[in-house]
Amino acid sequence: MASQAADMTSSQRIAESLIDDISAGRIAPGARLDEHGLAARFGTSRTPVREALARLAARGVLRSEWGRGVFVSDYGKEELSEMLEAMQELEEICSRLAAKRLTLRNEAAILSAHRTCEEAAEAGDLQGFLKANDAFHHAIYEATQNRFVSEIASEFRYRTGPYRAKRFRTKDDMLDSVRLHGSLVKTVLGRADAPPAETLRREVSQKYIEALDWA
Amino acid sequence: MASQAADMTSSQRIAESLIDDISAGRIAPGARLDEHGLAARFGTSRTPVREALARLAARGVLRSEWGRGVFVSDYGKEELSEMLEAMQELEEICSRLAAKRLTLRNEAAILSAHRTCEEAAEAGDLQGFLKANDAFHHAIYEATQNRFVSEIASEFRYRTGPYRAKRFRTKDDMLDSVRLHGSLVKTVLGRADAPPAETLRREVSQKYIEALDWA
DNA sequence: CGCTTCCTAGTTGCATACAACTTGCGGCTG
DNA sequence: CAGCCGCAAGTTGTATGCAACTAGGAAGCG
Repeated sequence: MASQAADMTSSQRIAESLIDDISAGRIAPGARLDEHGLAARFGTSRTPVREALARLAARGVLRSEWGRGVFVSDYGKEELSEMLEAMQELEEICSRLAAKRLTLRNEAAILSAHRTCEEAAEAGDLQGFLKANDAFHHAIYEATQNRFVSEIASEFRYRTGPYRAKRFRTKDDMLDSVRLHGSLVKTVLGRADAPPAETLRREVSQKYIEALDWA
Repeated sequence: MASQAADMTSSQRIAESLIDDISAGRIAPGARLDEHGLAARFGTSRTPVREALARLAARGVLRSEWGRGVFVSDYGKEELSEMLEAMQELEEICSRLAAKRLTLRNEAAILSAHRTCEEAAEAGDLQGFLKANDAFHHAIYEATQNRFVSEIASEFRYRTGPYRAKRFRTKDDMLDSVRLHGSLVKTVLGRADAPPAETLRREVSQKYIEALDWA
């Protein structure tokens, strides 16, 4: 996910690494990020760490309280509900635009990711599934041929990451998701001009609302 | 626009000030931001300046090139077109959600901003118009009752700011915008459940596409 | 015994100093 | 005279040190 180019600045490396850890749920929402510890962990001084934290805070992934430190953004049930709504709207835009402008390359990428997702789900491989799941959605985002829409949707995916990560526990959860992906694929690849995500929206909504229970 | 609370950290003050200047067009797209100069201007050292720049770069307002400095994001015709599309989609979402959940308080805020906008336009007061224009749209964003949707739309407003700022030159431009606002107000305040922004989309689209000529 | 107050440890926020990189120009060479 | 090499100035990126603020707890007082 994070392309670790060699000529990257330290703060960028740190930011990428942190956002990976956070969106994958390895750092829990609400956790405090210690600058000293991070500096030690990445083998740098506090300065690039602080820049990385500032970056992530600006993107909404972290929330900084003056003199107390920075914390991984944690959301209550209400906020999660709003996030969900926003994400639904974004996904609907993406699927609509993708259906309109899909290229063969996009189609291949989507199908490939879908298949990988399916295999990982059937194998019960959670890590592989999450990775493929992200790849699948990003493939759809890219198919919009609109870098800003894609960017926004990706951003939101990062922010909702820690909560989605908890959602997939059993094999059935993953298979459910794959089924959803299936209908999404059919809609997008069908290149339908009519509002496609109507049914999808309800399904997704229902699933995610249920997933809010643990919040 | 930028609430200059006294207990703000320096980097936050700097970031706010910069984003104000940029979105208002006082700092042109493509311009390079010199850390020394900014530090001198704000009476601080380079450290908080760098943090502020990192924040804005993460939000997409600035673009930093390694070893060369940070620049105000400038977009070509193609990118502007994509940005426009994204903004249309966002505005449509906002107007739909706002129409669904509008409170009396929101309604008052929207109408008030609309009136201020109208007055400024008729008086030919460009600065006042831009300010009221922002207030108007933000009032609609807030009416969505969804802080994330509102946040995203606001972010995009900042990023498109420098380009919109150039768009309003004559009194007629402002009056056109006010007319558009009028139809938007009617739609939103009508609390229509049906997709409201269909006509609006075409109008806005047309206007903005024309505005892309100078790019 | 409970509340207030002060102190101390530990954190963040900022300033300064240094290192690494980019770039433009001047001189050298073919 | 054209092209390349190297150097120097100026920039960004990083490290370190200091100041300001926030907890948390212990001591003192009512």
